[in-house]
Amino acid sequence: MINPLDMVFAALADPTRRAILSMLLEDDMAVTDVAEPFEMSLAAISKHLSILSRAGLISQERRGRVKWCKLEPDALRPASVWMQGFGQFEPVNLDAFERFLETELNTPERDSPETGSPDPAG
Amino acid sequence: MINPLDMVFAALADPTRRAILSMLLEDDMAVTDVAEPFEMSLAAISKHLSILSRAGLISQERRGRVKWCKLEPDALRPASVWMQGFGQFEPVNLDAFERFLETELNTPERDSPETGSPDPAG
DNA sequence: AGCATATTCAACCAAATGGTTGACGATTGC
DNA sequence: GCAATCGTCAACCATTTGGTTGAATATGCT
Repeated sequence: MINPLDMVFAALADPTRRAILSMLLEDDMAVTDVAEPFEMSLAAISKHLSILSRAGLISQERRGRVKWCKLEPDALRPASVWMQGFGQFEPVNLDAFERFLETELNTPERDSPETGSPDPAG
Repeated sequence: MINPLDMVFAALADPTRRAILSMLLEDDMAVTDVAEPFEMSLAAISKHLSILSRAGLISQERRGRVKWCKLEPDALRPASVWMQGFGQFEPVNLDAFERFLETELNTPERDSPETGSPDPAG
């Protein structure tokens, strides 16, 4: 899997990984804390995290014995752009416009993380 | 794979399938014609098409012995919306705004399919 | 030093993926 | 009727994926 678009979409195809990304939307987290809500081994989560990392969707910084995971939303952009190439076929897309305005109007405040977070596990 | 988001992202993770979607952006096509530019068997393409179909990204209508494949861009929307939930972390996203306006201003004409088609094979 | 915590590694496993080939069922045209 | 065309099915194969377990490697605490 050389193609970055391949890796991003493949990373997003797993509900566990999407849930992890949603969790990281709220704050940076240590690997153990990421793993806590899931009913699977820490090693499994570690693998998921390295897949997300190789896709560029998260970065990991080791501080002491703790490895912090940080969301890298910019990595989503090429995929998002690719998908938007198909938007021209949608009727008018007022929804998208509303969403867009909402996002743009909310960002200046920088203080309300509860707006627009995707559901964990999609 | 029950989750529709899983299926859409998994479908998009393969470059052959993304290329097929891009081809269908220009026009509806028969299965054989979809397969023509690829260096793989017709059966392989047939499998790819059924994956795209199960994900809802295309629809297939049999007319005579020919099966026509049609792009269903609306199926991309949930995935697109999910991804846009992460956009709030991007600086301001003027790019997205420009793209959005361009798309909205171009749609009324309905006659210029050369605007904004993603590259085949991404 | 010695033990607990945090994370990865290695080996293994079952199931899914992406491809092949050859046979098969429809449909069309001569 | 018969041959060609369109497309799928079935069986097979190699590789990847997503999970497990147990051992190994750092690092931190007392």
